[in-house]
Amino acid sequence: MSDKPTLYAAFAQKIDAVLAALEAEGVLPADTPRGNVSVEPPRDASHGDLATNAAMVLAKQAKTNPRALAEKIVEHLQRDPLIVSAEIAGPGFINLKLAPQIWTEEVAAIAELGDDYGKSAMDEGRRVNVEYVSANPTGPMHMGHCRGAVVGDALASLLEHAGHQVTREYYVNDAGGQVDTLARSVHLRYREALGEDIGEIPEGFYPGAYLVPVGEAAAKEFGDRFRTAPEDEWLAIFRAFAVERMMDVIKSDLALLGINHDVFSSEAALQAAKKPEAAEAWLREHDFVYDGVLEAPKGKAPPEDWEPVELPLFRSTKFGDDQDRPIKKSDGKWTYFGADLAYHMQKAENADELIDIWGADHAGTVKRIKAAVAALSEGQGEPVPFDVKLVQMVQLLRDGEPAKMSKRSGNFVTIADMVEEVGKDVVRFSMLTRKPEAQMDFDFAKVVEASKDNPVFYVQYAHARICSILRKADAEGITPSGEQLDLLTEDDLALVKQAAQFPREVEAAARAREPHRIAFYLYDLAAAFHAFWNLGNDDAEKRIIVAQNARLSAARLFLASQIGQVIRNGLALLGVEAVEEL
RNA sequence: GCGCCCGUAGCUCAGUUGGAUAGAGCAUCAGAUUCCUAAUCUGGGGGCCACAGGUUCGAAUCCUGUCGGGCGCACCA
Repeated sequence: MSDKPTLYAAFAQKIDAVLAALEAEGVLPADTPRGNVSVEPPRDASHGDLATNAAMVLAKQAKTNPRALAEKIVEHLQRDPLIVSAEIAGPGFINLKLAPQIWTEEVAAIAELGDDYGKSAMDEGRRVNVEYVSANPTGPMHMGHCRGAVVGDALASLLEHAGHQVTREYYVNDAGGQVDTLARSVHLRYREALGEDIGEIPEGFYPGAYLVPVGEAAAKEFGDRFRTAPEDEWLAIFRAFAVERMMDVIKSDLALLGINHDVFSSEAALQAAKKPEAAEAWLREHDFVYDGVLEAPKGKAPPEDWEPVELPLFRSTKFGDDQDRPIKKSDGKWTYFGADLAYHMQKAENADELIDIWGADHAGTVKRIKAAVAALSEGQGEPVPFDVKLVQMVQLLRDGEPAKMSKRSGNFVTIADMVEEVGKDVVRFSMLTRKPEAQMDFDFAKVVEASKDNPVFYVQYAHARICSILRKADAEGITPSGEQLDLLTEDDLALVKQAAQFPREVEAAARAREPHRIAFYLYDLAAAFHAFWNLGNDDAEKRIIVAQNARLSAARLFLASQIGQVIRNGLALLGVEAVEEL
């Protein structure tokens, strides 16, 4: 972990200091707000290494025009020996070119920090709980779960890189009616395993073949004790048994994707500990919960069996929801929401911030849970920041035709199938090369076919090439060395500039909670490296290993090895392997 | 009807939170391997950033409206 600000942050501070000096000189009024001032690498590298909009943003307050103010700023900046040139361009941008020394120092910094290069102390020690996947424990993981799983996992890693202390959590919904269905389905398979002919799986049971081994395991565990017993004797036992087995399946599916949660929280355990009761009592006391009658559903025709019933309702309308929401059902059991708000309270006890990753099909419930967390956490001291990241649906296709993914039909593409077919790295990278809030199509056949063209290989190839050149150098007895980095040329340093953006990208991506930015950054870095590599095809002087020039070769090998380090760090963040050969 | 998300090249998508001439990949056309891995590189063609207003030095990005697509609108989970 580096305590040093990133290179870009360091220059932002310099510019801030210049603005402070201008205030002292009276060019700018005292206490001019500088929030809009940005210091960034320009889009077009030909504009220089850094650009700032300071003059344009502050001109009005300085009662002058942008270019005139820019001249004053430039005057100060030119005194800095690390700034080779400061030029005014366009409407008042100030473009800076930095001394080569800045970049060679950055190469050394990568070498020194190694695997920690790119990590930031931005949010040092802040505890954040990221809840993701949380698929119902009624079957194996399928592709519908995949996107949220990968995005959540990469986000967790990203926040770790930004200094957060991250808890990766999975909420096990083991208390609802679906689990009864699961238990009955397993009981059926259990009877089958004991030799009974169960025929077609009837309506209302999960038909998937993945329950066959669970039934067999149950037969082994219980013998024929529950074969003809009435349901109330075995239901609870089979629930627990089935959920445990399903969670084992889910955990091993997740492991195939390289995902390992720290905490699995059980809804049943939460209810057994009376957490929802405690939350309800507090909410009633503060008038967030009252007994009332729900309005009939609007818009579409109300369900035929609709009848008004008095239920305990949470006042989510106070927080912008359309309707107050029941926390208990008429049979006295907790609704999903009722238990979920207690669950979020439990999470908030050990975290400074909560993030949930949900599928877009749950978008309608975001307002109520946010409302509940706001009400509860505010009442109990510090309000805990809470964000729900919605991951849009993946439209599953088979050869262009929409494929159903329901567990009921038992016909779905599982994550295990997918990983076996194309590998973990392709699956993860595919999910991370688009922003999560846009829908995506996922055609199993197409992805399998196109997996060779997946951008993940492009990035891995760059890394493999670097490993290859280092092996070759080793065989020739040339050792990479950072002793004479001043030998590096303009082309070499251009590559460094690209690599030097990694820490900045990590911080920006973490701030925006957008892990996909790292995937795109790595692609760009790989592209820069491939282009750099090919320079050597036209001009032997531009190769990494230059014949008859051991010292330049040593410096370039050192550089290449640090580029490899950055690619490795980025891929590690995304949970993708950095292979040494392709 | 209401809420949330999306609309950028023929296709799949980026776009540094409001910056300079809107970028990649695929596809297409033309080139580069006696030479560190050609799973690579260089160049060409291809755009009303869905549409219309507004905000300001400056808009693909922010606001309003319209159109189009997706998801949701139980005491389910």
